[in-house]
Amino acid sequence: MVGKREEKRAALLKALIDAAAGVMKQSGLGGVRARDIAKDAGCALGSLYTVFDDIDELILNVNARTLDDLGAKLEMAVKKAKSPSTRLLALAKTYLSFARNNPNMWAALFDHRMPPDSPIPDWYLDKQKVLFEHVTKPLSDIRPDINARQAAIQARVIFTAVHGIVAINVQHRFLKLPDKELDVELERFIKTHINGMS
Amino acid sequence: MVGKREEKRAALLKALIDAAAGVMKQSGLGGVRARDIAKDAGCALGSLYTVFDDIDELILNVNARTLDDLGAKLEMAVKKAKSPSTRLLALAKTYLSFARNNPNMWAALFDHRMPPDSPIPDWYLDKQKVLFEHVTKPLSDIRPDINARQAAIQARVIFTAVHGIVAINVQHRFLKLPDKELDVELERFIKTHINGMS
DNA sequence: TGTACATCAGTGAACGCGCGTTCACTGATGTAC
DNA sequence: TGTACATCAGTGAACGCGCGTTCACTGATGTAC
Repeated sequence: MVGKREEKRAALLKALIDAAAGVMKQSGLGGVRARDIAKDAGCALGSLYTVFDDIDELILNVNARTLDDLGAKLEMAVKKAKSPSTRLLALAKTYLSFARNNPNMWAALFDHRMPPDSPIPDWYLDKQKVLFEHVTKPLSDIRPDINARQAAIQARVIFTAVHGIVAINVQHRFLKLPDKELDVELERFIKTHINGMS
Repeated sequence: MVGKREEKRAALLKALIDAAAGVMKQSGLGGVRARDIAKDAGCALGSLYTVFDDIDELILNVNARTLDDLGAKLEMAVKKAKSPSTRLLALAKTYLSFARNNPNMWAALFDHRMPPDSPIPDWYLDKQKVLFEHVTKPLSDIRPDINARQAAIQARVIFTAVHGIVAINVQHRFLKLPDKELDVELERFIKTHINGMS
């Protein structure tokens, strides 16, 4: 009967992350409250603090799961596309649709701040970095003349540009384009940019 | 002696906005607290509520002032630059340097949310719109073949892209490029994009 | 100009609420024999 | 396998704190005569 404690603890951990993810999906990062999550997870309020140091650690775990989900989608998009430039375009479109389909989860990735003096843990930072490699590779293929470092930098710039376009259209009401138009414009944007690189 | 009340009220309004702007500049949007502001403005806590309905209305007034400041900077940049494409570039650079020089004020423009059921007032939305005309005009000049509506849309897309690049580099620690490198990359980005349009 | 009264801006202590976190207690799991 | 004891996860009421907002009171400004 060894490990019953471990087993329960793992179940509780999962239940808490599931519950937090559910609340976040429904009500956004701001709707995540310790009491609600404990209730949804079917445990006492105090139990949350036997698993996590604080609520931010729980949120970080939910966000990590979101990063994984996004990463899986991006990977699929990259695999389907044949040429480097259609790959870049597919990545941008996938990013947009992920943000549209999961607006609250996606927004939480950027809205969440750690409390002062609590740095973001390395395991989380690593997950962020991995995502960029999806963008770096096709860019290197389009521009074989530039070195790996430059490709990484330009990948970041392009990604952050796409992020900006997506963010203002998904999160905010102002400056928002109709959905269909945004699709067209994002595609135009990427194509224009690729065109400008050659 | 008519208007002494009006005069005092105007002075109090200004003192409160000044105080709130000072706190925001120092500590960011999250550091803006009614008590501190009243203290800094040299009035009682309750006075704040004789001028503004709530703290959000005050923050909106601070943000409006920031929009004005940014608008003035953009206008200057446009005037100095000679060709449409250098104008676009100058706008992007000016936007970046404004964000760098006023990170907290600038972040507050995007971080602040109205409470549920309080729509953003029209006078504020108008201020936002005015800023875009700075971008729309040079874009129309570069692409005289597209109509005004298309120019406006593409101006938004380019602006939001630049915003994304700036935002992730100014606000967040992750994905941040060194300052000098960002200058170079932002310029490359704009030039690449302009190049791609023709 | 001066006086009496009315009005309304300004005051700040107190209210209220939300919410993260703690902690003395309990009961389930693990260990020793 | 069974019993006695030890440990530690789980509990949830209570704590603490921050902070926006209110409201009965006061005193300055405006008005009437």
